[in-house]
Amino acid sequence: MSTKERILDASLQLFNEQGERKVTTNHIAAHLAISPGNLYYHFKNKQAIIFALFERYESRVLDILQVPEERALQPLDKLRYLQDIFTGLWDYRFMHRDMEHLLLADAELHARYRAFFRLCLNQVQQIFRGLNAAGIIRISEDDIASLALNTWIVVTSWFSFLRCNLLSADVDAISPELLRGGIYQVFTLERPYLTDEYREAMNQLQQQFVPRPQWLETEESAEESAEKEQRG
Amino acid sequence: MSTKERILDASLQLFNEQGERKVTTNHIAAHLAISPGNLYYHFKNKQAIIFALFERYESRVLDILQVPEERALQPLDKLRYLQDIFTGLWDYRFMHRDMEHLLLADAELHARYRAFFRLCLNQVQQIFRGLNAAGIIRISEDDIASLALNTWIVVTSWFSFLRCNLLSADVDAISPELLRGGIYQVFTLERPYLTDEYREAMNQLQQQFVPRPQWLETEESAEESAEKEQRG
DNA sequence: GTATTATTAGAGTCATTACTCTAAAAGGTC
DNA sequence: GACCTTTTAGAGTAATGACTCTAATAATAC
Repeated sequence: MSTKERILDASLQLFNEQGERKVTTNHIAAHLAISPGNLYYHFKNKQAIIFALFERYESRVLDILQVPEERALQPLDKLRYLQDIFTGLWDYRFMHRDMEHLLLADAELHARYRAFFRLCLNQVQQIFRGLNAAGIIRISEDDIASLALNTWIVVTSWFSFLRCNLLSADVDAISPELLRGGIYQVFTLERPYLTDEYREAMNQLQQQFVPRPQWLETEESAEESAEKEQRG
Repeated sequence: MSTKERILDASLQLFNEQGERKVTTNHIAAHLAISPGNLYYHFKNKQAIIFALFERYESRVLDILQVPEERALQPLDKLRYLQDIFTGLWDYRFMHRDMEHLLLADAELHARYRAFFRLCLNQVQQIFRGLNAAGIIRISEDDIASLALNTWIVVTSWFSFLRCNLLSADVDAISPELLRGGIYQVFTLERPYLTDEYREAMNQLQQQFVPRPQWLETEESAEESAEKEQRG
């Protein structure tokens, strides 16, 4: 693997684990046992590393959000979209964490992100139109716009929400397991629009993602439920 | 006004305008034409300033979220809740911007915030129960929990969303005017649960907040619509 | 082998920023 | 006015972190 790629991989890992703000270029170099000079030979600055990671993230997300043209959407498509998107979000979870600061520091990235957002919103709306056409939900065009935006906000804010509200202040407390609650929340957003025909089926899908709401636990209740799990 | 209060006010103003990350304690002192030493005489460190501002924010929000016990909720209560909360969010908009970092840097604040969040979530659920009891919405207990959480996420993420997706990278582009879109989005979250009896009335309320979706404009369309407004 | 280019090391720089320290001024009390 | 406490000034410190510079080494071409 080329040094350039190794730098990107290491940066992604460290950014995800500790947040972009806390990871210095010197840390990245030390982690790879290369010199700072070497790192700056491959990337002109820290922003360039972030930009390259964004490009990876962007293409991954846009791939996921494709709508099949040759066939109607099915309930399981919905599930796949959610799982893939949240997994992508997990793999690049540093991104939406410091997004505001990243964009403020890099006008080019900001423009790119805005375009990316508009594309995503369009695709999400297309998915809802697809679900509507397939008779899975029944929703007006106006509501589609609002619902797509609410979906975007909940999805992109999910990990921020967790990091702020989980019991432990430990960053490592965030795990892929916690994706489930996010998926559950997005299911809820659309639930009111389900048609009678599909309501049962979709609700059953959603049931797989009922979270143990760790953000509601107090210090004491957390200990209790941990004990219960040990006993059970 | 005491120096302590002046420091808090100036900090709030600068944090809101530029973000906590960019405002140094030296900036705050310079803004007030006092010495750094003076600032540190009143607050032991930067975190202490932030903590004090959080206490202001917290009591303001908890005041707003009270549910009247002596009477049933009315459609206009809903409106008031949203307007007051979003105004509070505006006045302390730096808070949810760098929340993750603030909490990571201050374990005491983190614990306090978690408790605050749980209180808020409870109050929001109480409000939904009130609207349910008043026959304005029809919703199950399970859905109340999910809806309250989605509402929390959309509300607290609204300004982050705007800052990331507005056309201009200029921070000052954010204005109280942009609250409207957030209020509209939250109305949408509950719309599916409205009873036949109140649907019309609530939809009319929501109509006051239809935003011009500036986050969808491209560079060109922004110019066009600006021209239109000038002509009109 | 030699010339050229691509890659790497690592010491060092420069700006930033949270915070400290000492001493002076202001305010209050008797 | 003397004494004490509170408040303020402002120079200074120590750590940090993004980035630079020079020279050495590896790779490639001919």
